[in-house]
Amino acid sequence: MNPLIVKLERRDRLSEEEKAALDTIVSPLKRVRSGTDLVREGERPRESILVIEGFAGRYNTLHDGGRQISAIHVAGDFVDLHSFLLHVMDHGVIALGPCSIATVSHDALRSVTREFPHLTRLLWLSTLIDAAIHRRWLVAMGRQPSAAQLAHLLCELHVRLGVVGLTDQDTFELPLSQSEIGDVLGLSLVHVNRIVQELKRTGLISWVGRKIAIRNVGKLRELAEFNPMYLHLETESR
Amino acid sequence: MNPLIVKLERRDRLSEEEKAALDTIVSPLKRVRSGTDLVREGERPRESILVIEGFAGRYNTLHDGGRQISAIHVAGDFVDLHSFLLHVMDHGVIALGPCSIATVSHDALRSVTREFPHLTRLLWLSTLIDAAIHRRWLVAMGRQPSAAQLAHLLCELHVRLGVVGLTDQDTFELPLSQSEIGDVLGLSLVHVNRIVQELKRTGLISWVGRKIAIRNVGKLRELAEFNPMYLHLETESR
DNA sequence: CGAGGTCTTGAAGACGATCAACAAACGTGG
DNA sequence: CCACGTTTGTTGATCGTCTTCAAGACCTCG
Repeated sequence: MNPLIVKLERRDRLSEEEKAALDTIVSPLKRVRSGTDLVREGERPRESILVIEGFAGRYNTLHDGGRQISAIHVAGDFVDLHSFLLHVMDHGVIALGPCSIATVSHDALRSVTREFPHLTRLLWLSTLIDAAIHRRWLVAMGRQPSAAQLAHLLCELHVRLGVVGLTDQDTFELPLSQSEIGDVLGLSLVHVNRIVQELKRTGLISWVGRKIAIRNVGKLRELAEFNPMYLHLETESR
Repeated sequence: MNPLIVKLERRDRLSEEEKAALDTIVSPLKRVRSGTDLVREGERPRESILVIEGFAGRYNTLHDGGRQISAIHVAGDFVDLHSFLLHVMDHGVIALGPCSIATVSHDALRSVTREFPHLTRLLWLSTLIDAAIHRRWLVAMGRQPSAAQLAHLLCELHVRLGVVGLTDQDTFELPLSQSEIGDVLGLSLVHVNRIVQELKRTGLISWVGRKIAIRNVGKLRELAEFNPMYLHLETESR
């Protein structure tokens, strides 16, 4: 089951023709190992990459070697749909753990914009949701304490993974190391470690290996000031 | 001269029909005073707002009263084009200084997506550039020292204002108070004040009233690690 | 079984926040 | 045009969060 379709149908009804169109333009699956660079900064891809399984991250590197991850993508997400119109990648994309991916050529996307206005709007929508997530991360980084910021990330992933059926109650898998979490939150790995311990100690979460369980959804969301509104999960005509 | 058209033509050629279409769907100008809420969080606008003159900011408020500004918009920018597809505003928009604005109804935008695929792609593009800016801000907030972060903001505004003809050499007007700059950068106003002084003292900028002059573009960009690539200024077929 | 990655802990220090007070600039109305 | 109140900018002092450095434990996988 194509998780892109699951994700889009959560936001609006798709016609059979639209689903068929999506299925025909998506390439066969490809497996990549953890750490693979899916796209590099400065490249001009001729196709966009869709995550079918696993996690991927967009990142930038600074002169001192520091890295900032600006997005985490899960099953059903395009990691670089924007390269269709932006052309030059202004960041890299890396597989955070082993992934299955598929691709869609930019030529095919251009055809979609000519022949399927409604489907075009839904693809546009998915990039708008990416941007909404960026903004929420900015709020968390700028004005929330680090524990709330981490709590927020977990709340967000919990919901986003739930949409594509990758949660089991309040449990989900997250293959990121604490160092990678640091690169997401803009924190040092030492500090991430201490915050994780704090969230565990206060009974909000448990986190063993790559398995995370949210033990107290209400309290975690309260700490994070999490309101899923920004994920725009309503099913409406768009 | 419609600054939206100036901005889009910087990225791709517009046909006469497309320019005419844009001109017909844009409402007459409206002046608003500084501090006006252009859109409120939670609203469902039936039209999107275009800045013609002045500055506007998107923002979110936290329980403790803290505010984070996640985007600054200048002439030619839509402040909430995304509400066309997202429907519910996940943030507010405020006039940062007096503004002239115009609006475009969502019905008109939907017609554009049916009748003008290329123009649709350019409107989509403009939201993708917003997202690229969000990501660059995330990198700055997460992994750059506050002086570099402020330097980067000034470099970015310098370029973006230049695109719509609002710079005079390396000089431009910025009507934001230091407190508002703090809400952009995620810093306290006291600290912003000290960083501004540092940039002035080291001869990188001058800043008197709302007039900013970049005194040493090279050094300021070096400090900021500014690379305008993420603004996607190339004129190409999209 | 070894090696590299990951997690954990402690100690010291830096960066930026907060608190507090005052100066300067601005706008508004008398 | 001046008086006044409000917003904005400036400075000092103290405090806390998060970083850096360092070292050891644990684990996982080839």
